[in-house]
Amino acid sequence: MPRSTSRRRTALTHPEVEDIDLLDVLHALSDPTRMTIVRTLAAEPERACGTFPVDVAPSTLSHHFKVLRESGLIRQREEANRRLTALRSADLEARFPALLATVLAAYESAAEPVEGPGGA
Amino acid sequence: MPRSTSRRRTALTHPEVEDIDLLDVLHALSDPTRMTIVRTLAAEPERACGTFPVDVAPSTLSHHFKVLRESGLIRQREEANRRLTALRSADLEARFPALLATVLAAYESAAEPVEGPGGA
DNA sequence: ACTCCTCTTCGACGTTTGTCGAACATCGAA
DNA sequence: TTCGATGTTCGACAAACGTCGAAGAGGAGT
Repeated sequence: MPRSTSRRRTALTHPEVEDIDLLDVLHALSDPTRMTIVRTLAAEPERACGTFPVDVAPSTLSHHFKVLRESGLIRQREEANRRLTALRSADLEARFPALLATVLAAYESAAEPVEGPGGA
Repeated sequence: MPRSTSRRRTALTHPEVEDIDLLDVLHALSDPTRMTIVRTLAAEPERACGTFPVDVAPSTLSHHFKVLRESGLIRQREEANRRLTALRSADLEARFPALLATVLAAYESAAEPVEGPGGA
């Protein structure tokens, strides 16, 4: 039964730059958890799945990574038993010039500086 | 239950510029029909609801306008028995500089030049 | 008054989405 | 080999979404 799967299970499919769809990207970015992932990635070159400052179950996180990967926003590679994730900045830039930077800047500028819980 | 609604039924609520949420905007833009509406609006200053080049039922269209309006992307005003819709370009620009233009440019550059119905 | 025309609201329906827990696969280390 | 750590896949589920048709509200024109 064992198929000679060298990789893990499925083979980490990423869309070609030319196949990245704008609406898919916008949709991927419209979720808070995924936006956090992307923002985090924008600040660091690469990061393991479990190290993101999000508060969801591992399975949920895995789901979000899949959405981001299939939208073309991130690239993931396997290293040991870890999955390293990186933003496809260059690809995004090639496909949709300035888009990512503009969206990220918009998010940062619009975010309230910091409002503690219970903020009256 | 006679409500003294002067306007039509509900009073066309639009979020304040400061209340426009980036994720809401991105989500609103991630639907093909709504993107078409926004693109159309980007080319014309104002337009009646029924005159958009989209192919959905009136009720569906109405729903999309509501989503766009509540996200802050469009503004609607009543004129006679028509509802005129306009892009909130200036407001968007103030809230999220360059965002709208970048997204629109991304769409146009990525879209196939023009494919008539029945493509080929 | 009566009739169009324009657009909205109200269910309804099927699909997609975000979420979780349980089970499993893989690698590295003991 | 046996663990432990890391992530994924598989249901399941409720909520949200996109879509429609029917019904209704308001103005304009006859």
